[in-house]
Amino acid sequence: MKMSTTTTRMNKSDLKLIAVLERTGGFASAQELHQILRREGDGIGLTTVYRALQSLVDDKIVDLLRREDGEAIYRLCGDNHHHHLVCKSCGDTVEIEGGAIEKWAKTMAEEFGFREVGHTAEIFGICSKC
Amino acid sequence: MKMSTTTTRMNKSDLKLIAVLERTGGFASAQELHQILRREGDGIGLTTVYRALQSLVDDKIVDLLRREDGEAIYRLCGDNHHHHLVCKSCGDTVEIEGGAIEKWAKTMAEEFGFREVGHTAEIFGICSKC
DNA sequence: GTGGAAATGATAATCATTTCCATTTTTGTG
DNA sequence: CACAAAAATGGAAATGATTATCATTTCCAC
Repeated sequence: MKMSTTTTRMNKSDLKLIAVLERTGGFASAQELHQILRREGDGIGLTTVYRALQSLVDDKIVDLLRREDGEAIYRLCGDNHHHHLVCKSCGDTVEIEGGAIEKWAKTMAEEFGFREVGHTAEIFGICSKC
Repeated sequence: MKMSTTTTRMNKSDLKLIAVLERTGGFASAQELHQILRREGDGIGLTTVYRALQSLVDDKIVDLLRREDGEAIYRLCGDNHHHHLVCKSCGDTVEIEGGAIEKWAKTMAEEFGFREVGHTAEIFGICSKC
């Protein structure tokens, strides 16, 4: 009998990206992640970085959100669904619980007969330090 | 004595954009707004559309947010704040109230000492027709 | 009308992201 | 090991939104 081959596929590039994201901690754009890897001597291509990030997002291993200028930024996410409170000025981010949102989304969707419901919600403002 | 010349500057293009945004009601990207104006026979240039939108955003007459793909979308800001329930399949959109969200966003932001707070929240799923 | 400032819009430049495609690496199998 | 098929890779070109340039036009005060 074979070992399960249907667990999440994870190739070298995916692992590299995860490693960098773990190390850096916060959010980073694809370009930044690419530069970091290059600086460390890894010859990984930009294309591969984008590909890896996309597959990690698909597998819900990485969170994708947007800077104010629209650039995509990525971060490792825990397995618990959460939302973000983002500082418009310094980019600092706080993970917050969204119990109220979950309920709201569910209620609204049901009311209008929607199925397979998901939602996004972000709060942004200026943090106390800025 | 002169009339106040220091009130918000508002040129023809600005007014055109405001008019379209009023008429369409929801969100629209710069490109879409440009197309609408063109379709209506207005020869306005894309550059001018971007310029006008930017100045309206600066003057806090228009809100800027982002689609999921990062494209900038604009809407008149004011007290008609609402959220959307979007069908992933047919794109149909329902405007909904977000009372719970407003409260949630406010509470969370205060808890972490954020100022000048805004938020985005969208629900997506598959509508009853699809 | 005249001159200068503001507005306009076509075109080119920029920048993140995707697409293409040829090449390399990995993997499964005998 | 050898070999073929599949997956991964990365460079270059394409895309698409947004911004910068710059020559021309419109506005207005005098």
